[in-house]
Amino acid sequence: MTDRSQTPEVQSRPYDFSRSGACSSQVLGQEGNVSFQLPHGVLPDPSLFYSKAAYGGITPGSAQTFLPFPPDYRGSDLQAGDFGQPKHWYPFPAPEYTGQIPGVTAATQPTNMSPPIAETREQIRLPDIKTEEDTGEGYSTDMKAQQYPTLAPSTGMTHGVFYPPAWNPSFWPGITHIAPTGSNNQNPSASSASSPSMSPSPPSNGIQGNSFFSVNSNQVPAEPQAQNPASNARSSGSSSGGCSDSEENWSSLQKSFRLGTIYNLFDCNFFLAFAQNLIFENCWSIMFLYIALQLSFKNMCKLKPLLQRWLDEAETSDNPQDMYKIERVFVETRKRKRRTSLEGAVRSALEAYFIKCPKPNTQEITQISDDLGLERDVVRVWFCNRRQKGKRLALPLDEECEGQYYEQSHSPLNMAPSPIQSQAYPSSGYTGAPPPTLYMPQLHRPDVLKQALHPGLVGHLTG
DNA sequence: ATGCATGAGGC
DNA sequence: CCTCATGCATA
Repeated sequence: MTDRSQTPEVQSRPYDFSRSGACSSQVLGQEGNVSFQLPHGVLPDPSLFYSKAAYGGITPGSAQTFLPFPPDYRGSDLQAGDFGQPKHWYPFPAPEYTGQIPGVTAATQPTNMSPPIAETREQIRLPDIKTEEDTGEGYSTDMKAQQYPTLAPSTGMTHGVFYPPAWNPSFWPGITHIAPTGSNNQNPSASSASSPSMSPSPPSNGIQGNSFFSVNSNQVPAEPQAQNPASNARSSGSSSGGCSDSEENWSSLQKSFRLGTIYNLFDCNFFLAFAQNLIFENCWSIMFLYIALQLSFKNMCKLKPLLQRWLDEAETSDNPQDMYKIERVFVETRKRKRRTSLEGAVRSALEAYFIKCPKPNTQEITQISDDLGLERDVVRVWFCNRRQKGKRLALPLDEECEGQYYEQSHSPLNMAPSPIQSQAYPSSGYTGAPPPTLYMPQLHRPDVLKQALHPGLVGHLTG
């Protein structure tokens, strides 16, 4: 699941925006370096989201390259509470919290703001970021100071209006009424001349409930402007075709609210699936996106039922204070990845692999994971734990046997026992059945490994 | 109790 | 990427 080498800890170091991959959101400007901080365990005043005075801006940050779902992902397959069984895990990177302004330069505006699409497994897994700590405390503990990128006024927020490769309403059934238009309006040239249908009306101060954005569930961006430079120009208020009210509002929105945060979010492809249409929905949606900034994809998955409930409640409420309901979401959030329960057959297969190769390399782990249909990290962790278990079991015997190590394998492909290297486990401490889960692996012998591995793996390894 | 997940520290 | 210690969900 997680690759520690790529998972800076939230608690120990700031999020390194610079490590993010190619990022379309580097058009973000530099202004507005006002940090946006959250006290531990305290949700921000909702007004901060909507009051320019209170919300001085968002610091720039680079975007990240993410693919939330595998190419064959089907939202309907992912049900609440169904995150445990072996399935590939596509982490969504939660922002780690930075105490400094990311060194992101204002780049030229790309003409195509399409989100980067991870095409390989490795790409998908690259942004493996945790928002978790293992203290047993709630998420609120993790809500440290966080800075947000700034969206330069010259860059239209429409940059963020991406059209997702796939919309899976079933993943968020409660927001299915916000049907994406991108799926049925993929042709920028076919876009209407009208401005985005949303007509934001930034409040002069503080909360105005859901009135910040015009609440109209059926209103969605009319075109994939992110891929249409012309519409970008228009939406930035520099259109030569005049400036309609909505355009003015649009421009005002851009200038008044540094939605670089959201913009940045859009580089997290996970949200492409729904955020583009949610974003102008209402303040709840904004809050929702804010939450997303705090969470990893996997946590989002875990949180889905809770967030869904929160959204449902929020939709029916006119009280901005209900935003604090999100607090409960954090409180109720479990922090750990749901434990993977390996089936007996899979476990046996892993054992067989382990017997022959207790320390598979990266390539072998990948192959094993493919063969068994497990996450690579699940396999990796399994081997780590298995080795740990072996040593743990060997330790008491070790004391008795004074280093008499003998190889002992219970693999059907086993070869005759033989004295082995120092990494072996003692066998003289026990002699009979049942066979202990204590193996004396022959380490790193290609010929032995090949015997145990799946033919495909053998070919892979020998090829 | 077992075993998967996580984090620290190291190479 | 590893080991090691430990957390913690689950059978």
